[in-house]
Amino acid sequence: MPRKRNAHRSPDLPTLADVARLAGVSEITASRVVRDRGPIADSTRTRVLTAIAELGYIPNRAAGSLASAGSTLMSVLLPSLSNIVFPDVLRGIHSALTHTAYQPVIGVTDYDPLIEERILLSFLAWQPAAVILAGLHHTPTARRHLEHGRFRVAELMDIDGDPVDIAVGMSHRQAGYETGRHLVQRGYRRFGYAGHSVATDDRASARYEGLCTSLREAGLSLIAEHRQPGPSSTKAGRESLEILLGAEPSLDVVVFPNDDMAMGGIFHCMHSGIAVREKLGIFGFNGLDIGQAMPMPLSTILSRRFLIGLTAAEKLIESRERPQEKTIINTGFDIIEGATA
Amino acid sequence: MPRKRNAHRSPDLPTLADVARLAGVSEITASRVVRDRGPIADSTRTRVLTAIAELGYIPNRAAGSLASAGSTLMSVLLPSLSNIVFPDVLRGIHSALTHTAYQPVIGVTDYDPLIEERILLSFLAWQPAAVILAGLHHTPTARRHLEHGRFRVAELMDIDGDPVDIAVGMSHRQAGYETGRHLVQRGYRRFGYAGHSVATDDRASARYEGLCTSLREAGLSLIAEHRQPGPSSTKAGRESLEILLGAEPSLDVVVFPNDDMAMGGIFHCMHSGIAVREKLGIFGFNGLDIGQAMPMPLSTILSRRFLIGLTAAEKLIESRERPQEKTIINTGFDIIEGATA
DNA sequence: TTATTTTATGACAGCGCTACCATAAAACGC
DNA sequence: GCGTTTTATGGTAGCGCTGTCATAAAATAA
Repeated sequence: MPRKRNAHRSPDLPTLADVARLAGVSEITASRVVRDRGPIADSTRTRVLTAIAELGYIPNRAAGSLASAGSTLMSVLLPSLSNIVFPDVLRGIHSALTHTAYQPVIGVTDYDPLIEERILLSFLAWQPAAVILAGLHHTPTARRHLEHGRFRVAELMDIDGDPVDIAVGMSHRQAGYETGRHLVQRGYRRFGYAGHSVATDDRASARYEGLCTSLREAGLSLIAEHRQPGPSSTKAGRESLEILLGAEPSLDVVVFPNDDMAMGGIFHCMHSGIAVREKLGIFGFNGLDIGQAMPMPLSTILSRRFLIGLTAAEKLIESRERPQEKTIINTGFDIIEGATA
Repeated sequence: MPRKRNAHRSPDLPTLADVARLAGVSEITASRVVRDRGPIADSTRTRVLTAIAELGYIPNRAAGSLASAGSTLMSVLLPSLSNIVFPDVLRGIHSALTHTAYQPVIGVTDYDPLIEERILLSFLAWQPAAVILAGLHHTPTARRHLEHGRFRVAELMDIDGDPVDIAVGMSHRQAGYETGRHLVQRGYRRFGYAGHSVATDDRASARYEGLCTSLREAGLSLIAEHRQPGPSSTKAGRESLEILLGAEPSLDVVVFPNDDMAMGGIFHCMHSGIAVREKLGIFGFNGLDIGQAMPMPLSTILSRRFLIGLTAAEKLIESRERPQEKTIINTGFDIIEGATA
């Protein structure tokens, strides 16, 4: 016995068949108008569009996706939303997708590759057109799915490694390295590092290692370091610097893993009457607006988060097919001299 | 002539039929195991799960969605991602969805109801289980779809109005009102307002009006105000205060639409040697961490962004059916006395 | 003119899954 | 022991759309 049409649906939403009937054309022709595919006579198009407007027709993307074995969804997997960095990336992605049919589906991994894998698999159930992830480090299972899937893949932020398809970002190792060179050149010798405890933030680790390398080459090293438990925040930066200076008051410069924490460092200095730059240099990473709006602009490195997201999404929608060649796009970085180091 | 199975697909992904065949059960039984529905014998479940693992089966959500006329997608429409406020809301939403099957699809409206309408319609094509929007003000078309759709609806941030289904947030009018009362009580008399030009930020407007009302009741009024062109930012706050004080140096307190801009105001004072609180009170809105990490914590109002997102998403997934009664949840706010006003 | 290409449209099956109904076997009530 | 409920499973149709192939009409070429 056939199930009553739309038996479990209410109210009865108009379908493409309703549109076709009203416009006096076949379903497939109506479909072509909706998708703007193939040759359609102007008069036909008009009739169909009128019918669509009249019925308030909304296409069913699940049906379309099933029939065509593909969707216009773009899976975006970000490590975190707490820091403005990833919302900035997301803004860039969104900006590239604004006037396209693509829609971002987002997941948050908490910097955990296993969570990333779990969310990735659940996203793949939607047959996304593309997947965006942060970093080049994934679980073997995730990597396997990324490599064999029929979708484009972009790995963001970092470019030190071998991407699946497209990588867009900068060399964090080099950023750390240049931070060290810059500060040594400015005369700083007694280096401290005030970080946080999320060890899986691969980018922060890469910058840290780059910093150590350049110090080593200059015959120097980190005299003291402290990692505050928990995630990165302004408060954590403030506390971290306080503890660091308590243990080792002789430092003349402290590098932070990002601007938020560096701002906290500056606040600690303001509170404790430590003359920033003269007595203690403070250096961050990211080049956030707020740091540059301070009376004493933060010395930091500008990362181009928005551009990274924008570029990645634009590249992804260029072609449905994954090309033979892998693409690596270096968005670079700039040292912002600022007034704090 | 029948189309070759999976003709336009490569490689051939395993389907539920493959799983069922390998496990020696019917498709529907395999489907029940995947979805954890109905009574299944333990031995059967095990066989099916083994088959799933062996084949690396990933369910096709488009097919599932089509067959069941519903999805596990949650459409999230936010005005902006530039300010940390909406990422905070998104974190809350995400947090509520973490161990559920729901997945957020996000769109950014730029505070424009027409863009909101356009994105909403494109999201409805996925038959979402729920829709989350900011504010209670939408286009008539959007409102109509929200009211007649077979999905739950949550309108976030503001509760001053008539929601479609669920509203979660606080009264921004009241927050503005309390801001005025608080500052008058602390002895401030010569009020200024340093805002930005995005007139469609309904919440900021509501707070502004609440502030004006309480000042009026106290026999006072805004002596001067300035709105910096463009969106809210720390830099805009700094510039806005500078212009405001240039036009009216006699102010003893300035209210900002949010903490970002208020921080900019403080930076202007630091730069110009104006003693904050003694010479000029500064008041913000949101209670961002960074403002509280300053040596002189920002006087502001704590809005509970994370909680708003979390509560809304939790409420939405409680039931698929929209209840008769509308729900309004007031997450409230707190005045943070701080040290700047 | 006639042959060929281009333009415009349609018939139809099937994408992979789940709602609906049916059924058989096991457990339970009295 | 016999009817009733519960548990476990399956057959089948169809969700709404689009890929494939076919076809007719119009435009172009020879």
